Amino acid sequence: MTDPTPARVRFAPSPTGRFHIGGARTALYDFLLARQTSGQFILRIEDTDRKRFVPGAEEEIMESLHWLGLEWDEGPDVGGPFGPYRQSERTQIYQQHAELLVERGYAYPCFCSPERLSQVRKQLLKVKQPPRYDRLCRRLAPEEAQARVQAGESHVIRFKTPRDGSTTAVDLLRGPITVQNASLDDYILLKSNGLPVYHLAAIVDDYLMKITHVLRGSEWLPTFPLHVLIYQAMGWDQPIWVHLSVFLNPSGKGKMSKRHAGVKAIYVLDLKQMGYLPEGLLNWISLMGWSFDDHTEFFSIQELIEFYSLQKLNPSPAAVDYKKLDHFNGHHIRDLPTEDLVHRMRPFYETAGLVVDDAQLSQIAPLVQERIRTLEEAVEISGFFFRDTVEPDPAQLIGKNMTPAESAKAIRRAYQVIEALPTMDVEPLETALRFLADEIGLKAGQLFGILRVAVTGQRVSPPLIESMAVIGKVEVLARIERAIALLETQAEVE
RNA sequence: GCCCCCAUCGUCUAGGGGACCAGGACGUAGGCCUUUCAAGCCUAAGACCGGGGUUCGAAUCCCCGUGGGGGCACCA
Repeated sequence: MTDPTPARVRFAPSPTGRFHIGGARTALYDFLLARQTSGQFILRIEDTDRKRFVPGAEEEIMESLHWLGLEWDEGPDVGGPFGPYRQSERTQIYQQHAELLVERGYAYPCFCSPERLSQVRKQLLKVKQPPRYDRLCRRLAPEEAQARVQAGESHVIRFKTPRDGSTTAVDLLRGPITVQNASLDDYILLKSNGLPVYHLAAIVDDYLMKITHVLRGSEWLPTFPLHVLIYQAMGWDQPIWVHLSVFLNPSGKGKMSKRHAGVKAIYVLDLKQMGYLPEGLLNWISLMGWSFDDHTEFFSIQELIEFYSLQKLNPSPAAVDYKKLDHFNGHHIRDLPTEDLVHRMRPFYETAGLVVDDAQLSQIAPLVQERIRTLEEAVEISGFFFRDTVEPDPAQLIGKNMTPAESAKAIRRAYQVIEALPTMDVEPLETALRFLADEIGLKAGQLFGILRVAVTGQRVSPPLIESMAVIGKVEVLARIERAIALLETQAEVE
């Protein structure tokens, strides 16, 4: 819509931990741009750091993305014309490019030990200088350096950052960002183990994979100029750069973290388990840093694809608001066709140890649909349908402004009325019970209140009459009978 | 310490010089509806960080403060 040229965008997570909503938002924005322009959404795994590698992390990323419906066109598992898509399988490519930079005089081998490096940093910090490399090896004659490399001496490859002048990097949301080159370090490009660092790997891959738009977190802003310098050294055209703002804790203080999320989860798979819908989660996430207009808030995936626009991105940090997630999720639950809701609720009942079948669930779904915000809540509010017995709190069985004896008497009459009914059809049942209430001088609410607790075991429940119809006459009568007993026991105590 | 980014209701945001006594949403409060709870509908309270400019006119542009965030690893 905004850009007719097919975009090639990549989501490039590191398998270093669990997959959270920040990553999900970046992936969503990538996906939307690709779909909107009929381009490609690429999944690339940035696993160049062996030390931080977490087994299973890559699988969680993929599982989360699948669940969210953010399917990629190229990736480690599905392949593609620019593979491999796992950086650990592309080591040679990075080494070749690092060598190229050295040959051209844009990079140099550095033989300094990690110990010396931290020594230098400590020293600089002491005199209140930025902790950087002192560029000792940059002064080495190329021939000498080359010889030492040939001799097998351990070394890294560093970028030869210009000493003076400035570099301007252009971010789509922020415009040109200019920094003095003197404030930049001679960053390491290739580690001594031969593996690349992000700065090299990401740039090389983005170029080789013909990425048109780079969407990434704003934590890359400080090294953004370095990335531009590498592009310039390589003689490559830059992609469009978009730095997304970070998510803040609900308090608005500090970057979103597990510790501060409280009872709510920040991991996609946890949210799934809590009963959130992909639709609800995506809708919520999409609006954290992006907007469509001044009043439209509910979007389906299709609508997001249609309406998404990089121009409407907001560069300021956003605090996560779980209340809003509940709101969006509730809306999307209400939006679901009943059969779809049944299908999605089912696993939650099973997890709770309840035996359900789709026919029952189909009757219950409409009763709970407009009063739940998560699928998990469906179990809380309607578990009584599937339990053999309910355990009402005797105190709650007492009708409003009534005594236990009066309450018992009232539902004893209700028992008789229901028993005499040929069916449990909603309309005649409601008519009969309302008539009864009138006859014995009660408000419908009083009678219904007692019956509600008797039948559902809860003070709050789905609509009573409909619920009784689903439960069935035999079971309803059994539950009322038990409630009568409980009430009479109380009456005797008095 | 240095570098970079950001700044509208509690929160997410609309706003890109006059259409703004600043709009929407979540949340909050009250009401309607109602067999409970929701949902739905209505109403209310609630913000342009401060100071200088520029301009006939600034939430919108510039500068300085302040505040918040991010970064300164052979991590990404």
